Formats: sequence, structure tokens, C-alpha cells
Amino acid sequence: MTLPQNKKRARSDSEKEARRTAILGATRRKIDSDGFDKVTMNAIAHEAGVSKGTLYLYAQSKEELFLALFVETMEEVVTRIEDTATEDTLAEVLTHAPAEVPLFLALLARLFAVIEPNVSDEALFEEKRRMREMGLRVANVIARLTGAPEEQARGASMVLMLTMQGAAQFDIATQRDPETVPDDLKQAFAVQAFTKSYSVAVRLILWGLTQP
Amino acid sequence: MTLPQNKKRARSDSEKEARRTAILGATRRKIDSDGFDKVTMNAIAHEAGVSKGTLYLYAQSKEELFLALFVETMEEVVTRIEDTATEDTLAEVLTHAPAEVPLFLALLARLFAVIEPNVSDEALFEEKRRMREMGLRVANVIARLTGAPEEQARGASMVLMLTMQGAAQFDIATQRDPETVPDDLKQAFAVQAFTKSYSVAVRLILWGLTQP
DNA sequence: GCCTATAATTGACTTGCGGTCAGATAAATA
DNA sequence: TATTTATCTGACCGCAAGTCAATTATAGGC
Repeated sequence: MTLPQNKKRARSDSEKEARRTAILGATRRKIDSDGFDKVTMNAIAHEAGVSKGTLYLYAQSKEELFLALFVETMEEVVTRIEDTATEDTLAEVLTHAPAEVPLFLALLARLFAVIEPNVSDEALFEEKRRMREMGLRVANVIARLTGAPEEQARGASMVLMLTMQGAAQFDIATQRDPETVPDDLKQAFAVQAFTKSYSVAVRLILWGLTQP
Repeated sequence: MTLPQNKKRARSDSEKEARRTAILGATRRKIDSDGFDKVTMNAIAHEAGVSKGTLYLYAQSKEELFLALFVETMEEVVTRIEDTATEDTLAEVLTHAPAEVPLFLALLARLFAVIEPNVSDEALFEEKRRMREMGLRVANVIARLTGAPEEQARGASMVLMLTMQGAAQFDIATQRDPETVPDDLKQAFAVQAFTKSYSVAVRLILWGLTQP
């Protein structure tokens, strides 16, 4: 409810944008506090200080809120990679950026199986275009820092995205309270932590890229 | 409803096993015909010729049915790999086996984000142990056929599982009716098909394994 | 073969959530 | 200030997962 002044309704475009931002912020906080699977539209509405009906003026479904959030977080991840990666730190940055942007992994892990099936074609296609664009930005960084040809860097960017997806899935399992995990499985859960499993893949891919 | 003779209730262990099998078969057919997201417990019950309540005598939740099915299909994938892979066809078999066992990819794609969060600890841990065991069986095949040391083969097996997860996610998107996809995105969707994206990763991993 | 105890089966019911829409009303405009 | 516009609301709907008291098939004892 960070609407300009003491207005209660968003009439102008900028006011609508402010409300949308407030709703996405509320969604963010709710995923953070309750976990992705337990977030309800009522809870988001309450957190945002609006009614449930209002949410549906700004998104066509619950998953469209999640999709918008995902695009935001992915944008942040890519920007981070562009801004901080150097020749020496590329692997390091590629590995840690996704893990350090809050909610990115949680949303990525649900993107294809949970979020996208429940989103209008329109919103989906727009997101796909943005994803493609961000993939290319990462490819550019890789090409610039490794000296690999554009084409190969694009391939690497896609394989990275694919393995990141897998690693994000694995990471979900590790969220489980360690107290409840039997001893003989603790190891199996632990090795699935995101940075642990993903860094192996990143090194493998980058290494393959710099070989003749 | 393939219960022995004309019995209507499963009293002995073997009869219960038969009923369980029948229920899993019905679940399979329903996912096949309606798609994972549209399957309901009522529909499964009807297909199996029992009531909804009966389903809950054989599984604690809908997702536990899916989990049991997943283990079945993964067992089949691993067995296939063990039985048909040779030194020359390893990459080929690793790529195609997952795609050829019906429902395996659909279930794998939902395993961590959808199925596991809704399953009792008991069922989850049992599944994890089986998964680990199957991972080792694949590692053995890899070690045997490539001559790589056990340890390295286990690492490769895990990275394979991780990328397979990612590829299964990507594959969901390609299920979309091509008619509805805008021209500029057709390419982006197409390259995400399972065997297309996964085979690249398989070759990369096996190649890394056979290098000094 | 009949009776009884056991427990498998049923399906109406409860619960909870996503999504809708007719009415209420804030705010821009005349 | 009156009128118009369209944002906002929340009671309501539909649907699906999951429950449980009542029903009844079946095994085992007589």
C-alpha cells in the first residue's frame, strides 16, 4: 500500500504501476515467510492491504504474480553477472549469483511445472522473449570473457540454464529440516545443495568451452 | 479391478498387492489420457473401479500415488540402461531410455517441486534410498563401459541426474500446441525438447569423463 | 452351512482455496 | 457541486483433496 499521498485508488498509469509494485512486494514477502507452496491469494491481498478481487485486476492468476516476480529476480541475476564477472571470477559469479538473489531459485524450480501451465498465453510469450534476451546477455558475457565464439557461447548459456534448472530442483529437497532426515540419507540430501551441485556443472561447461 | 476371481475386497497381502497394482495402473492411464495436472482422485478411483476412499487405504495422498509410479518408471529406465548399453551405444542409450519409458519425464519434472512436498516422510525416505541405489547402478554401468574409476562414475551419474532434471523441465514447455506459438518463439520452444537438450549434456559429461 | 468378528469399502460430507462479479464508492471532470 | 467513470470490495461459487461413520464382504470358528 505505497500509493502516492493518501489516495485509495490507482487511476493514473503511474499509480497503477505503484500498486502493481506493492502487490509484487507483498507476494515476495509472503513467499519468503510462508514458503512458495503455502502462499494464498488471501494472504497476499492482506499483506498488500487490498482485497483479493484487486489482485485479479493486476494479474490473471496467482501464477502470473509468481511469473512477474520470477522475471524480476532473473533480471537481477543476469545484471549481477554482467556487472561483476571478470575473466578470473566467471565460474564463481555464475555459480553464486543465482543463489544470492532471494527467491530466484525457488521460483525457477517451479517455473515450468507449476507456474507456466497456469498463465495466459500472452504473459507466457512475453516472458519467453525476455528469457531469451537474458540468455543472450549471459552468452555475451561468456563470449567476452572466455574468447569463445558467439555461437558456442550461446550453446553454453543454454546448457547452463538447463543445469541451473536441475540444480534448483535438487535444492528444494535440501530445504527440509535436517533433524527429520535419517542419518543414512543426510549425505544424499546435503550434496544436492544448489551451489554444490551447480558449481560442478559450471566448471565442466566452461572447461569444455575453452578446450580446442 | 483385477482382483483374483470375483472377490470384491482385498484381504490377503497378495490381494492387496493386486489392488495396489490396479490403482497404479489406473493412475498411469489417467495421467496418460488427461495430463498430469488434470488428474483427480475421483477420476482415478472411477478408472480403477473403486471409490475415492479406497485410494486412501493404499496411499496417504494423491502425490504418493505419483511417487510410487515414478519409482516404477525410473526402475524401468535404469534396467533398460543396464540391459542395452554397450561401449559404443552408452551416450545413445543414456539419452533415449528416459524419453522412451512412458510418463517417466512427466513425473521426473514434478518430482521435487510438486510430488515430494506432499508425501509422508516415510514414503519420501524410502524413495530416496531407492533413487540412490538406482543412481549407483547407473554409475556401475558407466564405470564398466568407460573404464572410469568408480568415484568419478558416481559423480557423472549425479550430474546426469541433475541435467536430466533440467531437461525434463524444459521438455514440459515443448508439449504446448505449436499452432498457438508465435513464429518468433517456435525455435526457442523446439530446442528445448528433451532428447535435443539432454544429448548435448550427456556427450559433454561422458567426454569429460574419458579425458585425462 | 451358518454365525460372528474383522476389517475393507463406500460416498456423503467437510475444508480450503482459486477465481468471479454485482454493488459500493473514490476521484476525475464538467 | 453534480455527474461520470472505473477501481475496489468481499460474499459467493465451483471444485478437488481428504475424512469417517456406516455398510458389508469375507475368513474362520462352530
